[in-house]
This record gives sequence, structure tokens and C-alpha cells, in this order.
Amino acid sequence: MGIHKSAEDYLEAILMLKERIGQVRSIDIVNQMGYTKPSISVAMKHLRESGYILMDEEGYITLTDSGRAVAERIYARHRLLTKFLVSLGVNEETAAADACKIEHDLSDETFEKLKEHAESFLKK
Amino acid sequence: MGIHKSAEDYLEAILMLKERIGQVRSIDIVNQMGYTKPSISVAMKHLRESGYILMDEEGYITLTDSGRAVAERIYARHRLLTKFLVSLGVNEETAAADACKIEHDLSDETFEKLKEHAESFLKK
DNA sequence: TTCAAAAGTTAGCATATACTAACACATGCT
DNA sequence: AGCATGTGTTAGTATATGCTAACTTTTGAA
Repeated sequence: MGIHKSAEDYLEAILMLKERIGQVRSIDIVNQMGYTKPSISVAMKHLRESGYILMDEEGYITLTDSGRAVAERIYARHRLLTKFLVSLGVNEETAAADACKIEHDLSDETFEKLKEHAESFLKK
Repeated sequence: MGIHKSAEDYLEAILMLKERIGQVRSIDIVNQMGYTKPSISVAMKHLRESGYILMDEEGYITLTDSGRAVAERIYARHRLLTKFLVSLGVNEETAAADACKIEHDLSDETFEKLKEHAESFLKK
């Protein structure tokens, strides 16, 4: 019963929105991810109950330490994988979409090796 | 409603078993994949109903043309991804396990670029 | 003030995936 | 004959995900 893929995606979206627009509410996640309000509402309830986020009375969302850790990890994977795929000639949107799917599945070992490879490859 | 990830995995397993032991029954897939008999039984029923496999009276399984096409595609991805990750220094089992997860998610475009890259990288 | 739009919630549904319990059927041993 | 073993099936359960319908609450404008 580790963290779910969907939870990782939501936390990543919150972090991205935080960087882009500062404050984040459920409706911003709805607009970012394209899911419905009820889906996001329920998902945020689960993230709250699992201690990954906090919500104030007005609905503004804050990542807890554990939520931020998850979000940063996934977002870092997302950026590196996207950059690597783009450097191989993959279209930007396709690269981002594919990165979004595989960023959850790679073991730490594989991601680290891939990262080293991508970095040395990008240098040349 | 395209083909499901699980169906891709089952078809890939059937192809691998076919290469390794010749004839394939449900019980062989049970032993190969580690799922229970009822899970495999139901999954084979779905593959049958979707036209991906045939089963004779004794339970021996044959891939149809469409089933074989799916299986070959996924198996090729599996082999290339595993080989590439191993060449980056990832442990054999970890590489295979990770390949097993991402082989379903990569777009054709990304897989092709990755394949070109891996092949030129492996040459050196 | 009344009404509409925006944000959020609850309840119920649907699908994909795999599980356990229980049963059916064959085959071969005792 | 009778029973264990191996193979397969059906029925019902559980979890992860996301949806629609319907409702509340707040806020701003006519």
C-alpha cells in the first residue's frame, strides 16, 4: 500500500501549479489536468487524509513535507525524461505525455542510470 | 477501447512460452506470470472473445494473427528496452521488470527514437 | 433582492484488474 | 471401486480510477 500513481500525478500537478500561479485550489487542478470537479474533490480528500496536503478554509492547498517530497521526485523525473526524449528527436508534446506515464514506473536504479546516461549524452 | 495493458501482457507471455516450451495451456501462464488460475481462466476467455487467441478442446492455446501482432510488438519492445537498460548498467532483473511496465506506455514515436538511439549507442 | 456563475461536495455508477471459495472433470494410483 | 491430483471454470469480492447527477455555498451583478 504505497502511494498510488494517481496520487503522484495530483501532487506533481499541485507543485507545477504552485510554481506557475502561486496559489492552488482544486479548480486549478481541474483546469490543469482535465478531470472533473468531483474527481478532483475526492482525490484531494484522499491526499488530505493521507497527510500529503493541507487545505485552508478557502480551499487553498499546501503540500506537506511528505507531499512535497513525492511531488519533487516525480516532477524531477518528468523533466529529465522529457528533456531526454526531446533530445532524441521526439516531439515535445509526445515526449511530455510519455514521460508522464513512465515517470511512475521506473525503479530508482533505472532512473539513476538513465539520468547519468542522459546527462553525459546531452553534454556532447 | 483499444487493447488493455493486461491483455498485452498475457499475449506476450503466451508468445514467450510458445518459444520456450512449444505448447501453451492456461496452467503454463499461471506458472509463468504468478497469477491465480481463475484470473488466467477469465483473462483467456476475454482474449478468446476478442479474437486474440484460439483454444482447442484440450485447452491448448494458439495466437491468432491479431494476437500474434500484439504479442510480437510488445515482446520486441520488452527485449529492446531490457537490453538498453542493461547496457546502461541496470541489473538484469530490474531492467526486465521496468521494461515490463513501460513497454505498454511508450508511443510509437518515442519507441522508434529510443530504438535508434539504443542501437547506435550499443554499436560503440 | 433575486438570480446566475463559480467552487466544492456527496452519492451512485462504470471499468480494469486480480483475488478467494467452491465446484466440475479427467486421469491415474491403491 | 474410490480417491487424490491436476486443470479449468463460475460466482462473488476488493481496489484503483474516474464519471454523471444533484446539491450547497458564496459572491457579484441586474
